[in-house]
Amino acid sequence: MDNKRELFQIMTRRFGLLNKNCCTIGGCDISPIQSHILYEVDRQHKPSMQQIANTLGTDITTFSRQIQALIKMNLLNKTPDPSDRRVYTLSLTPEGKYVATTIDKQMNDYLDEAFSYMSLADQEMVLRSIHLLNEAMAKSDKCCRPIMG
Amino acid sequence: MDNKRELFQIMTRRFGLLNKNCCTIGGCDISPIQSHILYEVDRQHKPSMQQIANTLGTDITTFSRQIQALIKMNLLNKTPDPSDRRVYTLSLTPEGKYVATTIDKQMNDYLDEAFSYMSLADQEMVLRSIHLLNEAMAKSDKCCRPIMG
DNA sequence: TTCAATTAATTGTACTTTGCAAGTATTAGG
DNA sequence: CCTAATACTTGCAAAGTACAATTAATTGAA
Repeated sequence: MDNKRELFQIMTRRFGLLNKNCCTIGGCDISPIQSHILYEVDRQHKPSMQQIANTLGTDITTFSRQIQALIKMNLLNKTPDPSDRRVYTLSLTPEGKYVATTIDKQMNDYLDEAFSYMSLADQEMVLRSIHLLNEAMAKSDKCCRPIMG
Repeated sequence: MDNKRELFQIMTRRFGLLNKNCCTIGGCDISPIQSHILYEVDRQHKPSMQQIANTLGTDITTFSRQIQALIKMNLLNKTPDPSDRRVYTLSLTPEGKYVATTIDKQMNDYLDEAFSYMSLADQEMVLRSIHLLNEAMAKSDKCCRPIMG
């Protein structure tokens, strides 16, 4: 129980695999990165491209091309911000919303299944723990930041 | 507290970023995947290539090339298995061991820093929780498996 | 007001990563 | 033996990545 890194390494590997294998909806294959993008666009209110790219820690040039791909797949809208014409705000198309919702549901189903192997009390504890962990990591400035020095 | 996926999405993103930014030792840059490989080779006893590739869920062809890169960087040894000449077993060179140990230390330092924002009781709880979670995911057959249907 | 500095986003280019298909070599099983 | 299965490698093409440079718009200080 002493080596934190071991615990986290294995946990994050499992979720990486989960992300990898959870993203074929209808005809289209969604890569993990694209899934993350859809997720964040759904969560944030009319985000700009920079905003999402920073959140996800991707280079803006790579991000720009990912956005182009998602627009071509008809999952995303890019609209010029009237108050600052350098900025484009992102939003989900109805199809994009559907895909995002479906992925969300799939992920939750998978997680529910995994959680079913724990007692209710443990389930509670685990969720509370991850919540605490996320808060702690948000406070940290050396570790786990969207943008690192 | 209801949406599991949200909690996990954010947590895993942070650790993804941590992995991304934690791997420059001495002269050489280690990619997250390579760091995972070194970690697993260190952990398992004289593993074969297939073994590690399966553990990490990477295609064996991609994996083969990653191994070549790590050998070129002098971090890994690939020795033929005398009992089955199709098989190669992997082991760390002294340099590889050093790199693996250093990454481990860095990761633990980062995690310790994040944990320092929690009470000792919470730290305990979080570690216990992740442990439970890993066990639950290992039991699951739909979710989070090294190899998925 | 004006113009240099900053910011948001895109494009050119080059490099890396990835995985399928195909191939080699070895072992296992009928 | 000889077919099937396994471990690993290489060819190739597609996708992802990021640095450098560019465009366009905004900010701010002289």
